[in-house]
Amino acid sequence: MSHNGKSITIQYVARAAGVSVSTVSRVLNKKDDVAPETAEKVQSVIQQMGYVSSLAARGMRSQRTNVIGLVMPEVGSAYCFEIMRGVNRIIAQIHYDLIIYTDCDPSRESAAVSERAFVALLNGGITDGVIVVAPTASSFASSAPVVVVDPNHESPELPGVISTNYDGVCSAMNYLIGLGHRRIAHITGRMELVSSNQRLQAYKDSLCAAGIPLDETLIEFGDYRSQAAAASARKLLAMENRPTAIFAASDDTAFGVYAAAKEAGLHIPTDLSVVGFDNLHESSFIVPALTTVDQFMKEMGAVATDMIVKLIKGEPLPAMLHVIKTQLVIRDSCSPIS
Amino acid sequence: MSHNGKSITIQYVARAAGVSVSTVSRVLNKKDDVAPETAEKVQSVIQQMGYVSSLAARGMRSQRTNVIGLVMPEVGSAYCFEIMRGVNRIIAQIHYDLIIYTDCDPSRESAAVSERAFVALLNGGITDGVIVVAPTASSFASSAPVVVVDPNHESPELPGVISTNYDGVCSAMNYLIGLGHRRIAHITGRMELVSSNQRLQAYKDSLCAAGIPLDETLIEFGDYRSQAAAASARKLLAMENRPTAIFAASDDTAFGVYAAAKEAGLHIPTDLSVVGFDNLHESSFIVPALTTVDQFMKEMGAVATDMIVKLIKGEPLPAMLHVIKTQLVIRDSCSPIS
DNA sequence: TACAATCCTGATAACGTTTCCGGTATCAAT
DNA sequence: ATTGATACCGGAAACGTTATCAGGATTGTA
Repeated sequence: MSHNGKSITIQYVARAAGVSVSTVSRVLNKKDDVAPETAEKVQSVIQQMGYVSSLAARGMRSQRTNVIGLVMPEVGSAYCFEIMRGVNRIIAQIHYDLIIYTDCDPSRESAAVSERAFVALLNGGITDGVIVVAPTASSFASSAPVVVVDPNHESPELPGVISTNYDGVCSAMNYLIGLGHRRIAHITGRMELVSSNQRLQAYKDSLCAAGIPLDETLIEFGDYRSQAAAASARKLLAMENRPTAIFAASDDTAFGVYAAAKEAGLHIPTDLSVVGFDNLHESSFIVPALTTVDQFMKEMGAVATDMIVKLIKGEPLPAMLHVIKTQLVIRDSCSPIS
Repeated sequence: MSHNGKSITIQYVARAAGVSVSTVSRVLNKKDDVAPETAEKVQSVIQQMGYVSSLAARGMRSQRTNVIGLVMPEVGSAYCFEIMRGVNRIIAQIHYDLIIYTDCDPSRESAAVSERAFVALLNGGITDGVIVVAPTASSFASSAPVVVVDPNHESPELPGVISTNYDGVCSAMNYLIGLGHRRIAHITGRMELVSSNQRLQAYKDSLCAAGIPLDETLIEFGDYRSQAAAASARKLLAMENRPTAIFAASDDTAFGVYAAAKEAGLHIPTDLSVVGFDNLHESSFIVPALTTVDQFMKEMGAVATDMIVKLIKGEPLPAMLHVIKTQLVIRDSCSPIS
């Protein structure tokens, strides 16, 4: 019900059960050197009193909390939630708990805030390990292991998981080029991340391989989010020689393009072809359904969780960087050039 | 960089700065009875060593951690993320941190798991207070204050925040009825929540007030999510005398209806009108843009945060239940009956 | 000069756990 | 009957903080 101020401790349980705190602790941690009937009695008292051990105290004493932390750049992005899901799935299987820490916003000048959040989690003694998604910081001192999903461009040496961005983009670009498109624009992601760099590079290389000269004015720099993407798309679509296709660095970016196209009275895919990257859940719902590159974020989250658990247990990692294959998903947002 | 096993404690700092741990603690907590030059020296040592105090230890000793917890039923729902944002905005202003705890899934039989998560947060001594969104449990023993967003149907007495579900639905229903619809179906949300009950009741009352007889076969019970909603919508649209409009209990539910309509080859809004509830971000993006009831989730999150902070500080609440006004947002998903 | 007041600081005791160590009791074997 | 092994349990230290208390300078005042 309401809160009653004082929480019950292991001492109360011990007293009520007529045993020592040590024994209660043993029962809690399922050590086997305790008599069955004693264990049963203690258990029943625990049940009855509704006792739960203090995570703070446990974390302080034994260096294990069985909690892993997840740090995400932004609260609103579906990309993060897909990863969350993957993490959660593994977490639920093994006997861990999950704490999610979200910075307010990477675009704000909250570097101090986000740094504070990072370090609090890392050194706060509250998590056994931390998974960081698309970090703004390139490095951070830590007393606990860290795994990065989509590493920072400047710190590729941290253990992490990433998708085959380059190959994925190439397949998407080749698809567009195969449809006859030659003026293909690109709206990038956050350029401090490896993923954005790889995608941009693949975009350029694909054009080059097809013998299409690079037009720098067709490249807009974004932040993976729809709002900025819409602004970029507006600029691109207002060009007198506007592109016939846009490769968006993420599905969210593509959604921004959708919005801008709608404003401009352009119909997708007849007037404009759009390709995204991520394959978010809603990308199949939106009309027209988005052609995109699936990067299996749920799996990325799951793999990152496996890695962090291995690190926590002190087991060796098979590889510092786990690479996950991408796959082009063709839907309704592209049409051949007429 | 990588983790180095041993974390630096307040003792190291004290030794390095040539002062006692008490003094370091005083500097950390910004007590003012410390000499300026001493404080400065300690600060510099802290900076240099990269020391951060252990949340676990601090939480154990002083009963304040300056962390508030957010418990959400599900990781994938955009509804939750809107609330998150509202919470985050306030959190960032006041000097608190946020920990988000997500149950795996309310649909799984993980009552034990979710209960564990609840209580761990509540009694774990790690948070000063907890905001619970759309709880599956109707009550929970706690040593810390709790605020509920969208309370459980069986425990409306907990401090919480809710929107004017009834009025919101009435305005939506009257809009549909005004367009000439008479066969209006309803796909409900999770019926253990107050919101779903209020919405269902408003649906029934609106029909009654308009003199439209209630057809129970037009009511499908859902869980606020798109997948179940799609199944429900399939059933409804397969009826020989199918409804001309569907009032979905949430925007996610409406998205499920969109998917089912597409499968059935029905065009929205010409063949079927759809109204949602929530006004999610993507509801304005989706085609056709969804007519829905805005329940200002960001504000709900913000208000809940204000409430929990008041409770933590021991200040009185102006009201146990804070009610937030809803508003009908008319877009492109409804058309008059022909 | 003596005494009080002020300002700063250091010891030390908690907070609620887990872990280590040692100590009974039981029981079988010598 | 003594020993050794085994099974179980309790006492106490430790984890890293903060809060309380008291003490040592320094200054002000009579």
